[in-house]
Order: sequence, then structure tokens, then C-alpha cells
Amino acid sequence: MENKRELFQVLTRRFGLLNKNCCSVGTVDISPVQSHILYEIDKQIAPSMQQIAEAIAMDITTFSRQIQTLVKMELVKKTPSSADKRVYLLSLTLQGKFVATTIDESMNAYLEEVFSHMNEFEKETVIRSIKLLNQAMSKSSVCCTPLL
Amino acid sequence: MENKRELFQVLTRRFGLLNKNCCSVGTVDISPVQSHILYEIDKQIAPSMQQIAEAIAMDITTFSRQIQTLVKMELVKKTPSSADKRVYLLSLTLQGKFVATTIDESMNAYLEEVFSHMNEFEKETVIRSIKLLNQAMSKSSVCCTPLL
DNA sequence: AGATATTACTTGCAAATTGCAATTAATTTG
DNA sequence: CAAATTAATTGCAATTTGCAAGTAATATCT
Repeated sequence: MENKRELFQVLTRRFGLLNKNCCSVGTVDISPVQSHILYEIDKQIAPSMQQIAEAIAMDITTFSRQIQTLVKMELVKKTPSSADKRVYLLSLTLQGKFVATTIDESMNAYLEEVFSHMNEFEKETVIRSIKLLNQAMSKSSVCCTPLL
Repeated sequence: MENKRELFQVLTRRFGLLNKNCCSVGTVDISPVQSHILYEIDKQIAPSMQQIAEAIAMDITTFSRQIQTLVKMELVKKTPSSADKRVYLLSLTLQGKFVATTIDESMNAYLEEVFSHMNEFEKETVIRSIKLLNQAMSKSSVCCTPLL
């Protein structure tokens, strides 16, 4: 058996670095956490605060403040729900959408660059493995429970 | 082509969560960052502050303060180098070693649990893929440059 | 229907983390 | 031996974090 922890330790750090790189679009500069928030709002349809906070496993009070920041930066819009007046529905502004898309593209470019160091077969294998890993983690009881 | 970013976004989040889980040993409670520091000190031989800070790609000033905290917690020992009096050599105390080892074991247990949802062939493939990915990232110019 | 409980979100701290700029002390370079 | 470089530390000041407590709206229960 390998030392799995060693492998994951290194991988985790590199992911952390990759994440940090990717959050500057023109004059707009956001944190990795904020980038995750934009990503998730973009992905869901008219989500509430709770939904996004849960999806990224973030404390709701911290999340509330992050959203306030993003609203001030005019990247996110909070619309009161008509069905339930306690709820705010989140969406990206035009600028927010632009930022999210640009980050997505640059992340994909980064990843393409990383994958360019492999041959086709290796690429396929790695992609398939990451899917497997994601599935296994979602089945796992020890972590990741709040994540889809 | 797949959407790689989607896959990595989810994986990154799950790793983040895994990381957070794993830092409480008895009455000692440390942050994920501190756990990385302990890990890296344990791995190297009589490293200097610079060396560790660079290995985990952390700002040296932040690192300096983290070390101060860990020294107060009696997990890390700072020994002035006799060869160069500017330098401090880092090592784990007995307690620090214990904490590092315990975290290592519990991380490995977590990972075993995750891998238990795969068959033997899948396990092999995934492990091999992560190695490939690590290699590719270390060759990459866009990230990870400071990391071994 | 009306009191009670629950839910969604917000604020008040207080602690921890971060990084840039500037400092100290030791070593190297010219 | 003076000047430049290096290792590590400190002074801010901004950001992030989470618990506890609060407000307002909705759901539940007799």
C-alpha cells in the first residue's frame, strides 16, 4: 500500500495554489472563497443564501457577510423572494457573470496546461479517476456530507 | 472534452473539508495550515524557517508568527543554527511528533474509508492518476512552482 | 385562531490569519 | 572594511472567521 496521505497532501497544496492564482479579472480582485460563491450561484437556479452556503459548506454568518461584500462590488444581486419574505434569491449581475465566466476560462486554461504534460491515454485515465474519487467522496461518511 | 473545472472545483472543496476535519488531537487543536507546517517539518531534516515556508508556499512573515504559536503550544522547537546565526532550525517536540503522527494516521484512515468505496482496480487507477497529476502539476509553469 | 416553535438572514463582538513595509542582526561580496 | 544580501521578526491594517444573540417571517400544534 502506498502512503496515500503523502500524495494527497501535495495535491491539496497545489490545488490551494491554483485556486489563489485565479481570482483577478481586470480591476476586480476577489478571494478564492468569493470565486467559489460566484461559481455556485452561477450554477444553481435562483438559489437562496442557505442553499449556496450549504453547497460550499460555509458558515451562514460568514457567508452573509461575504454576500454583502459581493453585492457592494456589484457582482451579486439579492432579490427578496415573493413566496417567502425571509428568503433572498441570489443571482449574478452582468458584471458578476462576466467575472465568473472569465475565471472559469482561465481555470480551464490552467488545467489544460497541466494536462498538456500528459498523453491522451493518461488524460483520459486521470479525468476518469477524478470522477471516481468525487463519487467515492460523496459516498463517504467521514467528510463531504454537506456537498452534493 | 469534459468540463475539467467543474470536476476540480468539487474536488478542491472536498479536500478543503477533509483538511478541516483532521486537526484535533486530544486537547490539542490546530488549524489546517498548522497541520501542514507540522507535516513538512516532520518530513525534512533540520529545516530552516525559509525552507518550510517555501515548501508550503507561505509568506515568511505569516509563517514566522505561526511558528511562534506552535512553539508556545510546545509542538515545535526552534534551535539557533551554529553554522549561521541568522538561521533557526526547526524540529518537532515529542508532543509535536505525536500530534503529527496522529493526524497522519487519521488522515490515512479517512482516505482508506474513501477508497473503500472502490474496487481494487479502481483504487490502483486512482492512485496512479494522482501521481500522474502531481507530476504534471510540478512540470506546469502556471502554478505550483515553489512546491517540490 | 393564537401561542409556540422553527426558519432565514443579519449584527455584535472577539479572535485568528494574512501580507506589505520597515527593522534588526548576521553573513557575503567587492 | 563598506555595501549589499539574507534570515528572521515586528508594526500596522485589512480580511476572515464563528459563536451568541437578535429580528422578522413562516410553520406547527392544540
